[in-house]
Amino acid sequence: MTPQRQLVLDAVLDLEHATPEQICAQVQLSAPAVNITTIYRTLDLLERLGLVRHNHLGHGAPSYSPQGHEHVHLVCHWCGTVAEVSPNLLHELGERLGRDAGFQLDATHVALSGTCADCARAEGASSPQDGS
Amino acid sequence: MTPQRQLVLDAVLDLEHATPEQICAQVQLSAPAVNITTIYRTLDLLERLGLVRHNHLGHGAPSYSPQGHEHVHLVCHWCGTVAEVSPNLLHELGERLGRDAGFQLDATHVALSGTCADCARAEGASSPQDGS
DNA sequence: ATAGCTGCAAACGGTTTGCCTCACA
DNA sequence: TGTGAGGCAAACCGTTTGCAGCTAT
Repeated sequence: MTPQRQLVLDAVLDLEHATPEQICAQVQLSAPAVNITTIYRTLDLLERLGLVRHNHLGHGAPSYSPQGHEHVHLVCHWCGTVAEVSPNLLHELGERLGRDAGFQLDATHVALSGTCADCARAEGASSPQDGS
Repeated sequence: MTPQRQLVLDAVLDLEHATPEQICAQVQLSAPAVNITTIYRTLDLLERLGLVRHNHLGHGAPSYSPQGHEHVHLVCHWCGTVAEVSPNLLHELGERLGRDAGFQLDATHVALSGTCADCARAEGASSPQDGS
């Protein structure tokens, strides 16, 4: 565990849900010379060690979070806002997919896409902000 | 509706679930000069017209399919295989998210991530093929 | 004349690669 | 003294942008 690695881990624990770029910025506050390459390599390592997890909130860069802080994300593809709900909302679905398709669902890894309450209200008016 | 646009639409209808690159290749079989830029612009147009839809099967490029051929995708983040299940498996979840969070789920837009039956069997042996 | 579609090339964001150097066991 | 961690620059993939030329009104 080198200083850089510790800094990356600290940043992930600290920020919760940060992209590699954001983590890099955070690390560079205390160690400006650290390169983004190192961030990527270290995140990969920490993930294999089971210390962090990443998930996809749609389009852009993935988001890294400490292992154990799991929730299901709901992203609105009109306004881009992200909501978090409990993974056990998907428990039943997981069971069902396991039974029917032999598929072990990882509910927290990818966000569910849809339309948030606000955008549903203003429905049809405009077009999505992000290509989703 | 220009010739290029017709060719792109034909390619989508033809291929079902193709990436922009694949669509480009298909179009170029009959019109080699067509540029990938035109593919992107046209797909965007066709999508706004409601003729095609795109969905995300994980990491890479999105996949375009004809409007109406909807299913929920299950991608295995070990071996990358994609299974398709009926959207009405998620119907109940959709209802629930609508009630609880005011969120209108678009179940077909993003694939669900997890482990397929084969990889679950060989579990823990190796590491994921794709970073998911 | 004018709108707008097309092609090309260049830029972009996010990520990975190769290589060379350094530190440390 | 050799293995591997880090930095840097360059390549990479997928996508978007700016611009100029063409075509069909």
